[in-house]
Amino acid sequence: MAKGSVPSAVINRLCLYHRCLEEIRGAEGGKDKLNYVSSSKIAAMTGINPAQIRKDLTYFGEFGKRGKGYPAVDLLRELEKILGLDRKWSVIIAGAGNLGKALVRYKGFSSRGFLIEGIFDQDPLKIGKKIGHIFIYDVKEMDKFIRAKDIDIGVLVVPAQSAQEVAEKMVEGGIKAILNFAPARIDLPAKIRIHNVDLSFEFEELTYYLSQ
Amino acid sequence: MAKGSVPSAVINRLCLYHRCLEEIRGAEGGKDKLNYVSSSKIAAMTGINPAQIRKDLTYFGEFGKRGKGYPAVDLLRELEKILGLDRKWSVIIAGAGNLGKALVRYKGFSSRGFLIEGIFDQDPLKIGKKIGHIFIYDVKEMDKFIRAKDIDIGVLVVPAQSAQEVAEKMVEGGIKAILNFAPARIDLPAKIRIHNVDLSFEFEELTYYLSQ
DNA sequence: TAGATTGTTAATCGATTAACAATC
DNA sequence: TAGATTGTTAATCGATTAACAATC
Repeated sequence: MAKGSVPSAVINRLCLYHRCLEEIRGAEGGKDKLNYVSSSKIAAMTGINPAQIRKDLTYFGEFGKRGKGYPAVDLLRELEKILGLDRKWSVIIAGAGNLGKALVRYKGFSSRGFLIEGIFDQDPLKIGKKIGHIFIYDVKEMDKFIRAKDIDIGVLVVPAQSAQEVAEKMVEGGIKAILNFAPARIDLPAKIRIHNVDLSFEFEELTYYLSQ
Repeated sequence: MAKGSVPSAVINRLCLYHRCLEEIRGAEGGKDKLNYVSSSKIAAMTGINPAQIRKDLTYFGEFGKRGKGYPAVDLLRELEKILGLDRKWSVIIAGAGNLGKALVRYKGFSSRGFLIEGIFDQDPLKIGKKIGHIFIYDVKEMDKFIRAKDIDIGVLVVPAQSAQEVAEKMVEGGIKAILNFAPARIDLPAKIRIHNVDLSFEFEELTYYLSQ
């Protein structure tokens, strides 16, 4: 879809533009479907340089009209296509701790196309119970489950010590991408996409700036 | 402390080095206190270029010995000083939802110097209750509380619509930094440090790569 | 001394932004 | 046409990395 390789900062900003356009659509009540939005309008809303915005978009196509701007609704749809938000994704969560629980109930999921198909834990006291309407299964079943249900994304919310092991089990099942909340670096075959979300880093960066 | 301004990517990597050194200390059982660690050893563990590591460290001082490397324990302590991990920080959490609950119970806090002093919500059913051993207070009391207890860091886990308003209340109380989990951009005076952690962006970036 | 590794410079690489021709 | 705004080039800026003298 994109010409050449796209810096990951671009993808991050695309998410921002997407949210910004949703906001615009919300504000306008979806009435006037042919409204145009300019790069400088998006710039004002996001704080990103307008030239940057235009450049980011041209990685993926020419969506604008010179002299007018970008057709807002069309651009929103294009961004959804680019970001893979125009389809459903199946997700499992490994780790039925507090953070796992919070993620199951996280609104951002259901509103996008993320379907949580199951939760996995090794604690016999948790297995068989439910969080919301999602069952908790034995982590031993995880690879079979992933294969059978063709799960796309695995979310790792297990303790640091078991992160590598559980991640490998996900890969055995044929998972395509992993979002890792465990404070541990994970080594997996390069074809598996891993994103690390490290909450303690967020706090440590903050205290760095407070200490200055 | 640092000479000139330090790119935020450097601070992020410093967190990584810090964790790496903790791991080394853990592995060695704290015995041989004068062990040296070289930039290439840290590089092998973190995947960061050794020249990068040396450069990052020289923003803050000369911690190494030519021909030997860096004294591991000393460097660990220096990093803790730089990152502000050698002292206590007081924290409040605004929003007693699922994510708020998970954060209160997050182990990464207590093990570092982060003290959660209170949780704030506007739901009368929640006010007065506890999560773990931390009380939930009325969000109306928040600014008074921040001032009285000299709170350093506010964690925002409220819905997007109320994020700006609650953040402003934190600033009124004299908060120094905010960690924002609400999917909303917040405008505050420049002296307040804000970090945004946007979980839906993490997922959207992942689905971008899966779509390719 | 010989080997190792730092701190630092200089070269490279990549990302951001200003400027402007194209064009609606 | 005149005004506006894109898509794109070229200039700038900043970050990464290779190389090496200093030195343990």
